[in-house]
Amino acid sequence: MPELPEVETTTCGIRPHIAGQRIRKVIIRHKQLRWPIPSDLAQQLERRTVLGVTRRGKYILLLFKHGTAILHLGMSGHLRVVSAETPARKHDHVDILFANDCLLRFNDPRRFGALLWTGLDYQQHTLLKNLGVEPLTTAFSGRYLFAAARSRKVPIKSLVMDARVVVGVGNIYANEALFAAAIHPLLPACALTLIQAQQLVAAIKKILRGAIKAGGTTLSDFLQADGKPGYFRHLLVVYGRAGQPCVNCNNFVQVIRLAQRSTFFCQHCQVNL
DNA sequence: AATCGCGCCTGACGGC
DNA sequence: TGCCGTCAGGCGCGAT
Repeated sequence: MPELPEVETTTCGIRPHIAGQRIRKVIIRHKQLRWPIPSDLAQQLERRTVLGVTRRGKYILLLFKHGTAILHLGMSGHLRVVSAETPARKHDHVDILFANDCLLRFNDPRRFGALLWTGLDYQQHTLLKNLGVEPLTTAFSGRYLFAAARSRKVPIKSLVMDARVVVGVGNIYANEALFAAAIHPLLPACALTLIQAQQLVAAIKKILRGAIKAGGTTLSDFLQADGKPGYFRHLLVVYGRAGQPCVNCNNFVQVIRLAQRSTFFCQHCQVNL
C-alpha cells in the first residue's frame, strides 16, 4: 500500500475539499473489499456533514457527529477528488458526492482496502485500538524503540514494520531507513543498541518527512488526491535496486526474502549482524 | 506471548 | 500469441 507518507498526502489532499461539506449521495459499485462495506454505510453518510478528516496509522478517518468512516487504501488503493460528472473507470468502487459538487472517489484494483463505519469512539475500534505510536511524534523516540526491541527476537526490520510498535512504516521505508541508519535488516531486535535505536528512529522520521514532502512514492497504482503520482520513488536508494551499486560504497545491493517481503540492503554498509 | 505463513485480489512482467 | 509462475506498497488471522 500506500505507506504512511501516501496516506498522509491523501488525507491532507482531500481535507480542504470535503471538510465541512455535506454529503449528497454515496454510490457503492463494489462492496466486496477486504471486508464487505457495511450495508448501512450510505444511509449513515448521506445528508450528513463531514466535520473533519484525520489519520491514524494508515487509516483515513472521516469524522461525523454520529460516528466515523474508517478507510484503508490497502496495497493498491487511492482516493481522488474529481468533479461530479467525471465518468467512473475500472476499479472505482465507491463515490461520495458532496453538496459542493466535489466527488471523492475510491479506486482499488486489488481490493485489499477497506471502508467501515463505527458509531463509537474510533480509537476503540478493533482495527485501531492496538496500534502503536505515530512515527512523527516525540513519543517515537530512540528510548521507546530500544525498550520495545529488548524482549523481541524478530529481525529489526520486522519490528519496525509491526504496527503494534510504530504505525506507518511499510516495506519501502523500512528498507530505506535501515540503510540510512546502517543497520542490517536481519539484526535481532534484542541486539539493537540504544545508539542504533536512536539512529534508526531519526532515519525513519527523516525518510517519512522527505517522502511526505515529495507527495509519497508511486510504484504503479498510487496517486495523490489531485491525480498526480508521488515523486519519492526517484529518491529511493536501496529499495528495488538489487544488483545495482550501493550509493555509498559501490558494492552491489543485495536482496533477500524476509517474512515474504523483498528486503534490500548493502552487505558492506549494513554489517552489524 | 511471540512468531510464522497464509490468503484476500488484480495486473504486470518474464520465460517458454 | 498465449499460458504459467512470480511478484507487488498491507495486514488480520489461525496454527504452532
